[in-house]
Amino acid sequence: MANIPDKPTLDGIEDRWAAQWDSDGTYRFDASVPREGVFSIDTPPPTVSGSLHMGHVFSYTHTDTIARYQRMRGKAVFYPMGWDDNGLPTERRVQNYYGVRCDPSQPYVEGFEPPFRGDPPKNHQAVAISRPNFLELCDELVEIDEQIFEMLLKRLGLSVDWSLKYATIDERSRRASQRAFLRNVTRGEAYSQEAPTLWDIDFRTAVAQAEMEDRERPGAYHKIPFALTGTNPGGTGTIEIDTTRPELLAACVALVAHPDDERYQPHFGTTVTVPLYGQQVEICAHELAEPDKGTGIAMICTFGDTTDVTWWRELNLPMRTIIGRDGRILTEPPHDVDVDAYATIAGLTVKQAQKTVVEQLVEADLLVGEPRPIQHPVKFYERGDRPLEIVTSRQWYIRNGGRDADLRATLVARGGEVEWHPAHMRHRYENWVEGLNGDWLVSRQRFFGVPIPIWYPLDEQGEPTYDAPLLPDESRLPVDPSTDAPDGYSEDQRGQPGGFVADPDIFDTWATSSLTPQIAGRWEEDGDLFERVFPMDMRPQAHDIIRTWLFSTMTRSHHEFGCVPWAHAALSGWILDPDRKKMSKSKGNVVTPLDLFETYGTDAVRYWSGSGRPGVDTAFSEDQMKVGRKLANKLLNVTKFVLQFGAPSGDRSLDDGVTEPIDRAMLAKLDAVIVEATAAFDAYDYARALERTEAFFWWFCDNYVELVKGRTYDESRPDAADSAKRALREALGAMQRMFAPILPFAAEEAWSWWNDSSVHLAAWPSPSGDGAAPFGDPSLADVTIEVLTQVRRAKTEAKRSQRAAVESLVVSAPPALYAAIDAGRNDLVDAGSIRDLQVVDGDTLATVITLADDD
RNA sequence: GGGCGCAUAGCUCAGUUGGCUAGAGCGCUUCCCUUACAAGGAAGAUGUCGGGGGUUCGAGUCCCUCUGCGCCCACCA
Repeated sequence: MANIPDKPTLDGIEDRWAAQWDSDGTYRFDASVPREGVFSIDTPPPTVSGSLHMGHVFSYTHTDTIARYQRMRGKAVFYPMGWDDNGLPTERRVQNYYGVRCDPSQPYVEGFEPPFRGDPPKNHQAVAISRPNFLELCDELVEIDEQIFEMLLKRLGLSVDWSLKYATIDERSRRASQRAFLRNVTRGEAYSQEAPTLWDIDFRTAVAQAEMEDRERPGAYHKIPFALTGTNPGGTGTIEIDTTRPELLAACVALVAHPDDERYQPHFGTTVTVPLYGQQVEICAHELAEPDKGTGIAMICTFGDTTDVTWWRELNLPMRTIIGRDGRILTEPPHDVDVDAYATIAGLTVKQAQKTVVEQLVEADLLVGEPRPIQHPVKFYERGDRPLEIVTSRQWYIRNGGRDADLRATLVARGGEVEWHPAHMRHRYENWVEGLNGDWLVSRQRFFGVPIPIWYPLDEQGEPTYDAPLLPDESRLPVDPSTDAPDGYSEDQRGQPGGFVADPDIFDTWATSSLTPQIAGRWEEDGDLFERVFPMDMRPQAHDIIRTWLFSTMTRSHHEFGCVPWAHAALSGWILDPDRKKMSKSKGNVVTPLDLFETYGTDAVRYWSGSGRPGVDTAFSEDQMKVGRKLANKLLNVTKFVLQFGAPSGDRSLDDGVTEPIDRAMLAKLDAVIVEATAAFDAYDYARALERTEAFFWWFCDNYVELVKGRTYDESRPDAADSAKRALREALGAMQRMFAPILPFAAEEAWSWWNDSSVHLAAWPSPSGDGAAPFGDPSLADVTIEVLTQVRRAKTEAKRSQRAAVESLVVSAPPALYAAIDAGRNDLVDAGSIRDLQVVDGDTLATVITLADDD
């Protein structure tokens, strides 16, 4: 127990208490507690790229308040931390930080030194380095970033058990990721397929539906006539189509119109000639064609957009591929396309090709009118800079209901087994699952990630047999198939006919982070632990990744365990700029969390976070942080004040020792607050708990403490003074504990002045009375305080000090209030410096106040 | 096009099963060094509860409708 400082201060308490909690192991998970005594949290592993931002502070604080509450309720809290360090963000950051790029054809260089450590100059040409060298740099940078993140999150006061740390690229995660996937493969929940896929031409990788977004981009309709062929019953002539992608004419495989469209019905089944390139394509009917769009008839290319894929598949059309994986027009023309015309665009980028084709159309008088500019949504990879193309490639998929109505319905129903906070977030989940149009693409053509643990046997011609993949035994995991050989083969058979070849790809980062409960809970590695924490109690996360992280975790858990991965999903909102726009990281001069911690104190920043209600977008507000600092400061000061009165004498119980009705009224009010705050926390509503606690706290400081402090000083009435001391300490202890989840540092500091162990391990307060036997009449104090307020008003209006004496106070009140006034009479006289107090009968509560003029 | 959310004081927001004169903080005005706190305290002003209609003894709260803002989703040539 420390001494009460003369001058309480918030300065420096973060470092002091963080170090103390670390060395005491305050937040260590007790793995011997049975499942029902555990509260387990599926912490979001932050992407370790760049710096901690306010969004992290906001949502991680929310989770931490729940963790701290549950711990105080006696639960063994399983609160791990992970780093999501594999995947594209890390690759991109490595490129930018070291000025390098990965080129798998480069040889490995022992002891490679990157050209830069830290931002290279803008004009620097990235140095091509081998994949192993690139991965070494990934590891190096990730290490640096993770240390910074850990420091910042400790400074934020998260009650994480840091011994439960993991990283999505570490060996355990790779093992879990590969094991889960292999089981998916074995059970038929994962499969590989050669198919058209959304493709980012800069990252040169396939991307999943969930990572795709629409962006409004300028484009232009080009109206182009297609010549009817001689066999056409409609005779010679042309059909005009509108397209925004004239560069894809060479990839055209058909035209399509709606089956009911009378304008085109006569032409269905006949052919037209594609301008410039000469291939003959059929005119088809399909109900996805919209008669009122463009000219009502569209050109189908392989592939311009996802509708083309649908048409291509459903109409059983041929394929004419012209766009390569680098986004350039392939050098080899597709079949039946005019070789000379094609040669003029071969090798060009899509943009260049469009320009060339339009010029050629104009020259050949094949463009009807001018191109008409429009704004239209174009599909982008969410991290990408150029529109997605569609290329055909072999990829791995995990079934997620996108092609199977039964599975889809099952996964939608799983959403109903989770309790959502706030409840309406469930709609987003259902909305997404019901809108899926394909399985989950998990393979990526990248470098830094978990390798797909698969090989393919090579036949006598050296061709891979994709439908008979070679799977490693689980005991070998993790494997890297690019350096490990499959069972029954030796390394010198790699790439040889009759030998094997490795799957060259890695998993998308979500394929691993969808297993965070399994990774953190050491699935299949520590069965005892896993039993105690899974399914987890809580999944905290932001609402924008319901379609990715939440849904993918649900899918994996459903496949592997046939259950939901957690009981509760707690969604936090966005941080908005003070002008209510979504806060953007790109704004250079955004304040950093560390600056705010130092300016206002961590508790103040947490207070702002804790005021943001679950799931609600919240404006960034330094004003709120100032209020939080005031609150934390007040907590220290009122603690000092209450404690300095000393402990009440004797060893009486609360019920026995709190004799004054005013004191019992205060404790009865406190009871109601405890009940409300407890219910709010049980419902994951930290903000409501904070608000109730805070409102009571200010009332307590401004009114109750002011009212009873005279009596507490009064040595002539020891029983009455003791009653106040007991009540003050009871309330103080309860409030310190109720603030502890939000203001862990200030609460611990204040608590430490009169307790030996941490407030964060103290029991959550419970009411002094209960419904059947309330501790007191909570309204009793209100009358006295109303009169006190009127006295204060009189002094303020007279521009006198609050200390000024009142010569006489006449209170008129209905007889029903006499008892209440009587109960507070002595306290009122003390607090108001009242020399003479009379109570007379009246219809309503009113006062006549005469100030003394002798001070 | 489908779905969800929001709209209360100048600002940020409470207002939980419908119930007395609609609340808090910030900001603003006035006053006060008072033995916890001047990084403090006391007091004050400020509202067509987005519009309209309905149910009810009674609606910020429930129902319908309109408007505005935001978000999510969708196969927009």
